[in-house]
Amino acid sequence: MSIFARVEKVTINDIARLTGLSKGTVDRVLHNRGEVSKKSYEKVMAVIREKGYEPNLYASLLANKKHRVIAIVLPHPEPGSYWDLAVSGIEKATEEERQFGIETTLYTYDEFRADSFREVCAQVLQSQPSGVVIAPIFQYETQVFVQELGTRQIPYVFVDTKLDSPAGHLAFYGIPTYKSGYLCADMLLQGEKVREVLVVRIMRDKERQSDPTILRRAGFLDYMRENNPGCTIRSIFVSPTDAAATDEALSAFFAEFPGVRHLVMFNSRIHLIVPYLERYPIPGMRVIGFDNLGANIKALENGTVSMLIAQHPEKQVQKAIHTLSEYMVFQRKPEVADNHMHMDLLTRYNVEDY
Amino acid sequence: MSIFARVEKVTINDIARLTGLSKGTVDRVLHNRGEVSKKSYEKVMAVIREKGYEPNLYASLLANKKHRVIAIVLPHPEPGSYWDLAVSGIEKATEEERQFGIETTLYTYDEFRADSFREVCAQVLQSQPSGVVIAPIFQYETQVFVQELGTRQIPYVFVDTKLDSPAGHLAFYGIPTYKSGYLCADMLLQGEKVREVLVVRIMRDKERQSDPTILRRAGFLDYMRENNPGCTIRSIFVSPTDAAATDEALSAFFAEFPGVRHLVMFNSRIHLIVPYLERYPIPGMRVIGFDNLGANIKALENGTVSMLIAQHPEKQVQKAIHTLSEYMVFQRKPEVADNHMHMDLLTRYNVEDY
DNA sequence: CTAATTTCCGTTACCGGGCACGGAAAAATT
DNA sequence: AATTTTTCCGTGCCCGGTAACGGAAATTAG
Repeated sequence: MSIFARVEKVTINDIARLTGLSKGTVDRVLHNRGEVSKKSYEKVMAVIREKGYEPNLYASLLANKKHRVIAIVLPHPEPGSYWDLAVSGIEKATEEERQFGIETTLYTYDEFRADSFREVCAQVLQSQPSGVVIAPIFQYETQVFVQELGTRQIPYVFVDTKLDSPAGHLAFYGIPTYKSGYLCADMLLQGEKVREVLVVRIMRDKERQSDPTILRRAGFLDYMRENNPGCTIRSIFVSPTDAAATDEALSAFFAEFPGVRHLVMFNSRIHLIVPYLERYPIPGMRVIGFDNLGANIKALENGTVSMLIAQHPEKQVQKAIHTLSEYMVFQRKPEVADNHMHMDLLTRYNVEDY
Repeated sequence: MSIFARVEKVTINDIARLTGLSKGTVDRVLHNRGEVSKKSYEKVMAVIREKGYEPNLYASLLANKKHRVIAIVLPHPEPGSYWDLAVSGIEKATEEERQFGIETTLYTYDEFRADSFREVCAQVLQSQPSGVVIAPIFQYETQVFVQELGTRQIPYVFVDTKLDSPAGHLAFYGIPTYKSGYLCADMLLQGEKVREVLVVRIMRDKERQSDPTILRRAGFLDYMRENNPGCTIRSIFVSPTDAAATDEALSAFFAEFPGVRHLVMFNSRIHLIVPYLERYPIPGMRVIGFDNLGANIKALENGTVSMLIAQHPEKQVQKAIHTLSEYMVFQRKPEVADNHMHMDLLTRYNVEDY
């Protein structure tokens, strides 16, 4: 049986009494507001050093009545999409942090247009937030943005991806993307030797693949090279919007390579190929995708998708907001800045409980 | 771009002004402290309904200065054991809730002795806690205990297991144990048809198997019956303390059934058989166990154990404490009482990040 | 040696709620 | 009708910190 004990607090009044000064003066010392003689200053500091002083947060916040705003910068959350998941995390965190006088404002940009991102960044700066959460898709533009945040002393946290360059970010929440590809390969093969694998990719990726997708693919390929070298990895490209074209591409592929029984996608869009697979079921097909989108989970429950590797953007954003809040309210920094969060393996038997 | 706006707060003084009463009376209404005429009561309630009132947390906590204690009742956390994991969750939650004037006291009992549990319960009652977290190993004794808590109006939360009988618990945090056995079977077979499986059990279980283990085994067996009916399931019993005897038992088993390549344990002690498997490695052996104990994780990283199904008791306890705190401080009940938490699938490729 | 500044510090009124105390008004008792 | 009891409500102080205000003491200027 062990006890986690309480510590008795020293108040500003105690200090005033002990120094023979008034609490007004003590407050001036504590906040470096000047108008204090050297002698008085030293007297106060001596007591603080000896007794230790921690301000009462409630009293402080009560007297202060500050409203701080956290700006959150994400790609547009299209309904049912990856970034849409993040929104629920924002809502939850907003709810939780409101008690500390913290509000959130969501700014979203087009993840395919850097100018859209720049514009939003300008808006954020103008709004003078007390803290910022950023999902940095555009490396260079983000670099510029956070530099400005740095000079303005505004703390910021990255989610999903982080900047390569050493940055002054308060924290980062994301998953180890490269490793997620590795993991994906391991889950796909299940220890077997496999001769052919199909990687389905998104049309747009041909032009501008997103960093996470590239990294993940690299992890996947490295695993293959190391553990299943004889395997042929075939790719096809499908459209994120044109379902008919997607079906056609899949149909053409399986006409040519009917023996393929292993399929993966490295983005969150595995649900795109589900209609085809449900129309033309292939016995023994193992399908692995990423992220807990509603459509993906449904396919998992149906058995069309075998496994999802989920990174839970909602939790990442929630943690990011919480970290900023803790920092702004309590001046507490996270123990470690760069937090690789857990990758959840979801199967039909453990999705239900998230 | 969407905004989560702030709502202007209605204070107790606003209500007093609007009703023409004093804040003392308003306060009496808010806390149901009586001594208020029906007319005044209705006036206040009407304004509250219309304007909505949320008490200012800081002011409340500042004025209150209450110290409430949450008692936590668990089996002894032997170092490196399952319950030891829970302790880290207690520490974290204690840290988090301290700001609300909440302290925790841990009471532990011998999970194999009901009298030990009873004794601890008596201690808890005597300490007059404001809330209780219980891991109920002994059904009957727990029943008696929570009944007393009920009459004393002390809220309580279950972790790990919950009582069968309909109880007045504030919440429950655990995993769906039956389903965890099902999941375990699915992960063990990986879609293959398997002819033989070894289930390693703990000696003590022979006499008094714990509920979770029984349920989990039932889930496992049901999956086997449904999906892999031809399979022979063999059991051996090992000692939790006598390593030599364990090795001997395993050695005898594999001498008799050298073809077995699938092994599971339904408790958290898969680490017990690791030394044997590392001394006499069996190629292609698939080993699945439960829970993220340090020793289990090490074996997972080494590759001796293929997969762990983790239920993260630390998170369960943390949530339990948080729920109690929210209830005691804000009078907020959880949306759903019975929370089945996620079962994490851990492999060597995703353990690192928990 | 006065008058005008500075420097420094105490006083005081919040912030929003909690709650003890005491007293006015209403109801019950004699 | 006078008194006691009960019901109901307002006042005022406290929690710990913040900060404006104004005034005494120390300095400087004239």
